[in-house]
Amino acid sequence: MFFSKSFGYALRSILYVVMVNETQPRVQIQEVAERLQIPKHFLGKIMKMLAKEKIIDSAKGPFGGFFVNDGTVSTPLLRLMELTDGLEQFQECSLRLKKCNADKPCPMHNRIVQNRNELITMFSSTTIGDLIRSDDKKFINSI
Amino acid sequence: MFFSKSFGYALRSILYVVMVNETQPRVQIQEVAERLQIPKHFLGKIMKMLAKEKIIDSAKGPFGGFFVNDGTVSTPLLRLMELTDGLEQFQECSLRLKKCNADKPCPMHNRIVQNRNELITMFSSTTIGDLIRSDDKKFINSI
DNA sequence: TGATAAAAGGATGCGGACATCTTTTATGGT
DNA sequence: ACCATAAAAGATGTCCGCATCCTTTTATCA
Repeated sequence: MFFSKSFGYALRSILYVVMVNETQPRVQIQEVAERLQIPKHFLGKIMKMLAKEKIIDSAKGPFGGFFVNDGTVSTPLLRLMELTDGLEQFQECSLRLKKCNADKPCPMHNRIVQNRNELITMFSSTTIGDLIRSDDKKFINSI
Repeated sequence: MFFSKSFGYALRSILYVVMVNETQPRVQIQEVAERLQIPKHFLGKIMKMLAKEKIIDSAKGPFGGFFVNDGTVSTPLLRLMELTDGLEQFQECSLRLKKCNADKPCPMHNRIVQNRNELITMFSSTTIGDLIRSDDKKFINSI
């Protein structure tokens, strides 16, 4: 439930790059894919997108790879979600009724909206950096 | 976000059958599909499944159709979710990590688990009947 | 300047959710 | 017995998330 594989892959690969960059200037797709058990070519697409969107930086050629930039650790999870899954899912009616809204709620609306808002708040206020600080350094074994 | 189309179709069609059954002994797929704007043949599969699982009853032939049974209104939403989407989604790690659990949580685990449990509680404790009582009788315009 | 390394980009394939259409089976009315 | 009706069942089709593979571009170094 909840998030696409792309979101999970994106989040975990960013976390990995941030961690490894503390001791190593570049990280290559190959390494990330092997370490995190993510299909290499698919991960390539995702990390390329993350670089294009300036969540991380990249360099081609020998000794190239991916690395953090000034904004990486302060990226909110909601921004990641926007890039991988889109934010519409947070807005639209859980029964996908076009007409459902706070004034004319469907039977599920008021049972869902609070829970959903809590999730949005968490995604807005939590950053990549928060996730890393949240855990000890054996952390890398859990991504 | 969150629920399959099948879940929405199933829930709405059950609500419709319960409502209409107050004044009419049988409801046909054709009517449900038109009224709720659901693809007819796809709805047929879903309602057939609901009948097989005894959430509602059905009768073939002239004057046949679908109708409520003794258990219909007391069906918890979680049971519906189980039938349409499965319950695994509520259990598995939001990053889909096999090893993630309360003892060795991934960075997202503790940020998700409470929110998710609230959702499970709501789905367990809310029944079809609750959804109908929750609204006034213009309700049918919102499904 | 040529060889090599690594990301960027494009083409293709697969499986499952969603959707459509046709055939079969059961049932009540004549 | 026969016919009309409506659900059950099955065959087929579409689209998208996910995945794989191949080619191109860019950078580094000898």
